[in-house]
Amino acid sequence: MVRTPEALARRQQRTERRQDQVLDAAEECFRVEGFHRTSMARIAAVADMSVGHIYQYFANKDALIIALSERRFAGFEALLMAAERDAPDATSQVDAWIAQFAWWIDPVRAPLTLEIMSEAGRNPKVAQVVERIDRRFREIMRRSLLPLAGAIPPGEIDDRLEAIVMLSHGMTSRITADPEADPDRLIAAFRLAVHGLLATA
Amino acid sequence: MVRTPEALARRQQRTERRQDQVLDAAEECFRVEGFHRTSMARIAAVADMSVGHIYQYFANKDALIIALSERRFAGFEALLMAAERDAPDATSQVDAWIAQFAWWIDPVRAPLTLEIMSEAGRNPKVAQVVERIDRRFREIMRRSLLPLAGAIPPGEIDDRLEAIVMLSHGMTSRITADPEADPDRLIAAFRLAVHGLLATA
DNA sequence: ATAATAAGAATGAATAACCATTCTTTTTTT
DNA sequence: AAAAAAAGAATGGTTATTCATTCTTATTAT
Repeated sequence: MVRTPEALARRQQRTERRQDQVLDAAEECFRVEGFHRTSMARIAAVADMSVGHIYQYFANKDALIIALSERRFAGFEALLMAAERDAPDATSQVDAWIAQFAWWIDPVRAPLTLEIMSEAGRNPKVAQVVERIDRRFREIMRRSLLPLAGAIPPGEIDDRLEAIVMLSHGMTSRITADPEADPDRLIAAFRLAVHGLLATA
Repeated sequence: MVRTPEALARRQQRTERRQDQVLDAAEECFRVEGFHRTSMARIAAVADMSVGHIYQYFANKDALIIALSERRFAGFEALLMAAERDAPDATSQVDAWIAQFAWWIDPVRAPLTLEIMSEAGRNPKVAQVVERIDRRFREIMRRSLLPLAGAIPPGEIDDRLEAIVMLSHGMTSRITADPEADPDRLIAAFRLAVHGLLATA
């Protein structure tokens, strides 16, 4: 049917809109119920479309999980790169970088992140997505964080970066499992630890 | 029926054996499949007993999840307290304490721990179990770790302990989600960060 | 000591709801 | 009118939980 380029573009746009509509609904459901207690029927209801129609845009439930994992980490990466780009001066750059993690540990977002991590333990495809963002995370840290740090013994660099990665994952866990946890206090503890890890030994 | 104390004791023992049998099977299943993809039928098969019989010892699947969460954290707590008790001298005590975390991040154990954390985000009963061990963890740190630390500004103590908690959760996440992660390297990073957090500012 | 009795332990089939996915039909767009 | 989009009923399983039943063990009566 499609002949004109405009029609094709319009069609593509609609497809993307529909995909986002499904992903938004799935995100909401997964956040509340987790991957494996959420039914396709529930997602369809929240997305306000029919069950079968979801399969027009995603091959199966697993594909939905993968796509959502990718979208989550893409958001995180974009944030870190934005922080890298427009920090006003070198001294406040580390704190600007740290402040970005408010997005990361948003109590509305964190449960799904943790669910992704847990799922990665048994779903190799999800593990691959996690592995990729992990690599990117380290790259960004090396490029934009290490130059701001004190003199670190070369043999310790990997361990210090690993500790920062651990801290960022730990925040997700804490904010999800402990409803009392205050995001600002977690960021404060994170800041303290990161500054320690970036200082000369 | 039961009158004699011996018979009663024997019965109790059998009950406990059976409960452990179920919990062991459930732990194995949950580890591989997660809470909500594991069926009671599967647990029964692994435990080598009938489906219906499980319900003699646990009210439902949820009770199984709770019991397992408790058992996991009880193991962790026992370990920390053992380390506290029989460390040879003060200087090596911190490292002895850190070394205990090898149990905690055992790749066979970590996935279930992470699953528990994730489940805590939506199951209030599990959240309560997590909250309790979290409190105990901090108590133990205050009692056995802080006396070994350098002079820490009083206002920073909470943040530093929080950072250690975050690190320990982060290790679980890392070891679960990243199949390449080396437990020894994670412990090394953990040690480096903890020593930094316990040193005088 | 042995048989009869009672009670707990264990089974596995029955139930009823729910699940992911596919297929057919209807509606909307071009 | 043709094609794509959307709907929702149909399919074939799987699920947690219950229940009627049988097997084992312990106590009592003989």
